[in-house]
Amino acid sequence: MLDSNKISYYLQLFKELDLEDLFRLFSVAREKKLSIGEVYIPVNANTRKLTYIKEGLIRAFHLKENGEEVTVLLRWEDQFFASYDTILFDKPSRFSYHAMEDTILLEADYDVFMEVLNKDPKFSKAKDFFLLNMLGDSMMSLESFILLNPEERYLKLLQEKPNIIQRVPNKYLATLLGITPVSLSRIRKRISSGPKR
Amino acid sequence: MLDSNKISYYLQLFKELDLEDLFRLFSVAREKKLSIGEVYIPVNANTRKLTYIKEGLIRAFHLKENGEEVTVLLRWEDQFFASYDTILFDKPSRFSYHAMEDTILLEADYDVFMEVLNKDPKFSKAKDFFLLNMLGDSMMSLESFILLNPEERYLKLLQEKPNIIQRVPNKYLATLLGITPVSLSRIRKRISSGPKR
DNA sequence: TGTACAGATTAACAAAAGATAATTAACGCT
DNA sequence: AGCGTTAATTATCTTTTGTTAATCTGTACA
Repeated sequence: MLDSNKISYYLQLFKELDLEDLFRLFSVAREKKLSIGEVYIPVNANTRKLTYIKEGLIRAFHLKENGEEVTVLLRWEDQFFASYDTILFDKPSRFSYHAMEDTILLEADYDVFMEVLNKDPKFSKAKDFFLLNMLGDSMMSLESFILLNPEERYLKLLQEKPNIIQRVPNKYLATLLGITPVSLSRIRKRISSGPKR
Repeated sequence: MLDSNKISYYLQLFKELDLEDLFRLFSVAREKKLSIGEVYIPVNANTRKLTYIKEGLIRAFHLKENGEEVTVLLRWEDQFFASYDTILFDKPSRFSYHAMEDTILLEADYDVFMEVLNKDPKFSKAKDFFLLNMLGDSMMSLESFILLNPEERYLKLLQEKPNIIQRVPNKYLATLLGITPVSLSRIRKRISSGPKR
């Protein structure tokens, strides 16, 4: 399910867990492959899955009344995601999640997975780690909206994930940054012509 | 420490916990009172506390090089908070947390509290609940930056916490919304003059 | 009552972003 | 090579926001 260097990475990260523990966790997960463009979670679904991306890229978007799509989330390899409307608020998803590339996922039923994690205190630290990690991600993104302007947010995104620009069309990045594609195009021009002037 | 209706609220929320369990949790917490204006966590502190607000209002802000303050977080009664730089990233706080009103807190050492929670699986659900709640809050805020413009964000804030406007100066609300106080003032004028036109 | 101070509003102008449409670029397909 | 489709850029114009500074308002306090 996971290759050996990932496994040893996680074993090192969670010293209280051994190979058997990891195996127990992965036993409730199954692999799923998506082709580029394929919808993983459609709007209004109640998908209680926790999903790990082995390879590829998932985009979640909101469809506005006027037909425009607004990207609300991008996740790539080695990241977790879930339909947060469903998991956090117990509501049908307002968003559609789909693959931007051919993607390999490892998915588990959220409630089953949590049950396994909650049964033995030895998993507590690992669970906290992931939840706090997700919380940290989310807080950092929030912070960049408060502290940075669109141009700075774009530069920060490039810095965090340089190849994102090759993998995701700019128009999707733009709405994720809270601006329009036209505006992002102008920002890119500003940056390339006179960075610092 | 907590009044009886709060206690029965939490007992009802977490059916697997009894009064004694709650008492065990609260035994690691202590009450602290802050006067209006008092600093709770100064910049660069490494404060590993998890804090519950019984009464009052806490604001966290970032101080820019030019001396301007940018509000990054507001928490009020019945909400939890922590220095997220310290707890999530194990770094000194870039922000200062202070009381906007006379405030009564219930604070616990984060690591001790987690240890208690992690010792017995019966606390798992409660812990998940709080972490997922914080994650949900954070995701919702993030979403409003992506999906809404400043005016809509302001209206949403008013809707979520109507009395916030009486309790926090507009200039602090403005920076929390990612705009300047001048711009918020114009938005307020637009709203009051012609709501829908 | 007056004064000092902080916050809010207003004004004036520059910069950036939104909206819409036209143009250009890139890319797959036959 | 040529066609069609989609994304990206550019152009034009409107709206909003940022910036700086002035003015107004309320409030605490001497």
